[in-house]
Amino acid sequence: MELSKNFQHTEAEIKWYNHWNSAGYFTSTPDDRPPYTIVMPPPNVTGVLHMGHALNNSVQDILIRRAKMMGFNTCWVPGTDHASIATEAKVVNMLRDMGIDKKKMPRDEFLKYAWEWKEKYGGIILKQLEKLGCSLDWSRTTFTMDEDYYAAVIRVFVELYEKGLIYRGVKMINWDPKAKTALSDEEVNHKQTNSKLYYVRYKLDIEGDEYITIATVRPETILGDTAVCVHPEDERYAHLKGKYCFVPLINRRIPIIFDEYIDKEFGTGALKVTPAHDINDYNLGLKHNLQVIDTLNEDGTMSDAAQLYVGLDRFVVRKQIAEDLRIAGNLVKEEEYSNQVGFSERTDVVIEPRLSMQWWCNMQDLSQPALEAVMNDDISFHPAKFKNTYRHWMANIKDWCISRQLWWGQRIPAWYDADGTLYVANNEAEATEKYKAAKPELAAAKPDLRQDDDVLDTWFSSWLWPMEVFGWNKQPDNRDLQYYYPTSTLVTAPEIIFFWVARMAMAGYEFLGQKPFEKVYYTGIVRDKQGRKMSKSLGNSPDLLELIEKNGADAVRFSVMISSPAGNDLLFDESQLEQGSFFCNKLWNAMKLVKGWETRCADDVTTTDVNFAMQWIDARLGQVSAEVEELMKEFRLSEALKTIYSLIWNDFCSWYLEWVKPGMEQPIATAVYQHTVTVYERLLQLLHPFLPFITEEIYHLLRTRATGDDLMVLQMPAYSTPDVTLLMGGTQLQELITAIRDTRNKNRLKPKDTIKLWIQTSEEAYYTQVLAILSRQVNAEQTNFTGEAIPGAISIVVGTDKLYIEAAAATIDTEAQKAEMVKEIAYLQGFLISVDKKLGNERFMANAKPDVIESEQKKKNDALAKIKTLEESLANLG
RNA sequence: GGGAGCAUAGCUCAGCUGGUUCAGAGCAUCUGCCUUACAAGCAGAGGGUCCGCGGUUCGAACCCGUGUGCUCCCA
Repeated sequence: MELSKNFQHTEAEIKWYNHWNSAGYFTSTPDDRPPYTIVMPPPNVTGVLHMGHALNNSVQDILIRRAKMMGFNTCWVPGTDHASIATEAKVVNMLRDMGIDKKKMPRDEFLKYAWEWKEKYGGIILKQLEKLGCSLDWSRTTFTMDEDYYAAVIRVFVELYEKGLIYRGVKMINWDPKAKTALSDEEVNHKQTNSKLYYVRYKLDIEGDEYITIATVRPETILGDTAVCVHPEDERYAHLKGKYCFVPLINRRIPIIFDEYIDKEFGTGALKVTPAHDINDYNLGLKHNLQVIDTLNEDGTMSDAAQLYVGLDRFVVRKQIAEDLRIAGNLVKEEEYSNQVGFSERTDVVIEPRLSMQWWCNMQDLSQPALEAVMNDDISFHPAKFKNTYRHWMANIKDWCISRQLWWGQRIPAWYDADGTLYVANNEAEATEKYKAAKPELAAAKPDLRQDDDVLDTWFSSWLWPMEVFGWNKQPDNRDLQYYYPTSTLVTAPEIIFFWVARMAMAGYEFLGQKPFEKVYYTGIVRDKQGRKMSKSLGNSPDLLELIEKNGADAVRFSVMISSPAGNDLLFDESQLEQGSFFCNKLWNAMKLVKGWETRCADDVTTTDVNFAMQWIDARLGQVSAEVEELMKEFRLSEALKTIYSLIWNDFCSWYLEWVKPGMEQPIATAVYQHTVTVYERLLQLLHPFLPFITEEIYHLLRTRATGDDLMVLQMPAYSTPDVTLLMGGTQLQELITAIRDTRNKNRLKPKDTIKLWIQTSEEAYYTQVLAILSRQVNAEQTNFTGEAIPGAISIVVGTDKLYIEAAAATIDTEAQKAEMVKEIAYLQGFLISVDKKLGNERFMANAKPDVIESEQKKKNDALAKIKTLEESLANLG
């Protein structure tokens, strides 16, 4: 077969993905094997694949593929989140582009458009995950607004309402004036913003022309002021007890109140109080029984209650009122000021705190078992540092604002009758029943019930994800749920620890009495080379599909995995992508080399020369596979990949293949060829979870495979404990080769120049084993043992053995050799002193562990022997 | 204001339980090689005040304190 010069990733990716899929490797049904389950964090239907997804899903795919090889029945569930606010915004925009105004449209019609939009664009992101190689069980694909899922969300609402955990109430909420909806605290991002601090004086209602000056960054809220507050111990204002002042421009008479909440140092020490538009002011208002004047409309313009600027946008008014205050003589000064301002996570507009009637979920009781589970590691966090973050939030948890003034989402299952009485039920029929039961006198008449217009927060549906993807609502004891739940590992970003992780834990315990997952792996944030978070708005996120097309999915997976330990940010750099491509190339070339031997196999060639190499690589394979197992257990994926990378590139390609490589046009022993192919297969298997495509491709090129013999489902063998002597022998051989090559380089020998090698050692048996390999690797035409120094030869010391190199082409610099030996002896003597110091220290001998003492003793002996050898060699040089 | 974390080679970072198999990897740099798998490669080499200071310890990159600089999360 003709092999291409390089790995053709595009074709291979399509071929193998389809093959795995049609072979049924992605789908899972319960059986006798232990399950290994991951539910994918459902991306927003509005999303497109970006680097964050690449990292997150690569991690999940690696865990799934490895678990499959380890004998687990793996199930990885895909799906999407309806993302109420984000999707609604997209649909509104789409309609606007079509010249349609959402406001002029009935709810049903809007939802029809929204579903159309979802059908058209909602699956794109999942399709894109195929390109990355994700081994997802597509038959289980779930959407958070699927009929069953929708019903589950409604059921949960009703249950919590009946338990008294969900209630309706007027509170200060975060208002998004663009999306015109309430947001939860978690949906608000605080950003440092440059503002202006305005100092405004309010005329006092006393004799004379006296004022009190306040400082504010939001002068437009002055129109809603209902008090001015100062600290009770502030002497500057002590004389104002019981006095009043006037709000500028509108001359509302408001009291001056005293409260310890005030920071005397800030501004002038006097605070204007606007209970309708600031959470702290609101609390002050409650305490001091202040009037609440809401001066804003839902779109962020001034309301009638403001009296002035009615209908103008809040930011326009901010400028205008400053000017008007100046003209009126109330503006004392302005200064530059930097403060934290809340922005909507979805629309990125400035949030207005606003009093509003919303639905709330009491989190106090729900949070308890979820908090305990994480603190006692029943649910373990990786890395564990996020336990603190989690505890901090859970211990201070507030009620969750779950209603949104949107249409796209699960509509709140609450109905109001003509009197405004509330009926919470799973559907209208049930609500009607409740209504009739409550008001039997009206039962005969046609009930006039109106459903609440609001929908639920998206996260109020996604917190059910791990249970509802397995059909909890329809049949809580169904086989899938019994088998796959609790899921094994959740892989997600620390950003959504509160939004999602914590709430899933709460839902799991509340509705199933069980945790939703055993372990949580937090990925880092993907940043660009300058350390900035990759984001659409910055435009610094590379197009993932383009990267895959250009470099191959394997190279992309390699690049995101090689430098991202759990919880650490990933600085994405093109050079890692290169490293990934180069690695694929290396794998491909190694395959070409090995395949090239296939036709040169002969049964009558001795394996004696290379037995050592074969035994050694077996030992290394066993050793590394145990290391990888440990690393994977601890979720140290990047370490595991590095370890495998190094095993393949260094041990296998640079050492092993060179050691067993037959001479030009020479035959190779069939046994050696077979062994090499087998070792290569095992290496591919270790690597497969990380780089699935190229490994599967090479696996199939190495041998002709029966149907079903695919790397993806090849079960991991049990490796025996590696032979330590062999491993050390291999290291020693590498040291010998490197030392001789170094000497060759230093003596300006060309690769083609041959040498004669003499070895002076007490371990001839070892050398005999590796002699053939050693000779070939250093291009020695002749290798012999010797009992004494070879005059005129280059002399080097490796370990405690002396090597003599004779080369016609060499220009021997005895002085340089001597200088090097002197340097080495000096170093060893220094080292010896430090070891001796330890061994001579009574407290060390008394306190250190026996094996530490033993190893120090050995170091001492080794150093002594080496010094002796070096000194002898030095003497021989004269 | 509260919390979490980081500082190690020119760059990006590993280094888990304190001990010379511990000061390491990749990239970058230098030297030599078109060697019949791979120049996207091979063979070598150089490069460090493990942020400063103090402490604990027989022993500290690692533990404790402190200073400096930076990042993130929450309010």
